[in-house]
Amino acid sequence: MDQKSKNRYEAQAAVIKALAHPSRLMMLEELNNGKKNVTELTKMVGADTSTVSKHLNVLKNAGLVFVEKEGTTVFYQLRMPCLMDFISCIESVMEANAFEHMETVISCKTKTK
Amino acid sequence: MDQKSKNRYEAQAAVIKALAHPSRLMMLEELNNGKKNVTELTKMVGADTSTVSKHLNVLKNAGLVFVEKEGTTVFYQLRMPCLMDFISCIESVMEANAFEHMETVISCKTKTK
DNA sequence: TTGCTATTTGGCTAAAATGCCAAATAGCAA
DNA sequence: TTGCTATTTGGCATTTTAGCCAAATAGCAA
Repeated sequence: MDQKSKNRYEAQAAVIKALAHPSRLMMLEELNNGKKNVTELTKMVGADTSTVSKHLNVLKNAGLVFVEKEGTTVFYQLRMPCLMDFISCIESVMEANAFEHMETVISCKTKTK
Repeated sequence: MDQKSKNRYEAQAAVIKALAHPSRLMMLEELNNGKKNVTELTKMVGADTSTVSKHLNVLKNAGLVFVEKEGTTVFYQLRMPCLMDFISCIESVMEANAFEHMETVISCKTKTK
């Protein structure tokens, strides 16, 4: 594995890591419906404002959102056109998992009959 | 935000978290070319066998791979048909970031002329 | 059994991520 | 200025991750 490839995987992982948090996913999906300010996102997430602010900073650093200031309020906007495809992919994995789990349960029931 | 939605975001985040590591991404992309055993993956990643084994366990628990034992060797196989679409999405974000960074540099140069 | 290879598990340390509170900063209006 | 709202930053405690080594487990062959 050459260094160039390693760097690429690290860069990919860095972006994915920014996506790997329930609150951040929640906010991104919300931003898919249009820009929102920190106060609105804070209410939605239900955490401390400072916590939400830091989450948004993580998203910004990963390049997943961009920022627009209007006076004292800060609006965040989605900058990831493929978000819903991304989520769909994850959901498909989850569905497959659920299906397999179901299969396992059925198979156990059958065997113990 | 209702509990049901929160649970969904947590479940999504759990899967994404499993994807958010350079070595795990590396292994998944490798598995896209066919099944591999732990020794092969270990050589590729260049870490301790135990480390790789634990990474593979993370992937298995997330439902991203499945396992097939043959005697004493264990083969892992990809169980995520959308992997390459997923990666493409991340790459598109990275490209946008690179482009924006380039723009910024150019704009700085222009301003300081 | 003994030895060898393949893989996992336990344990431990170091690093990173989370989330809260308090405080700082910024814009705006009375 | 003072007060109020919006947001970020600093600091700290807790939890989670990561990665190594050593040891355990498993299959197989001499």
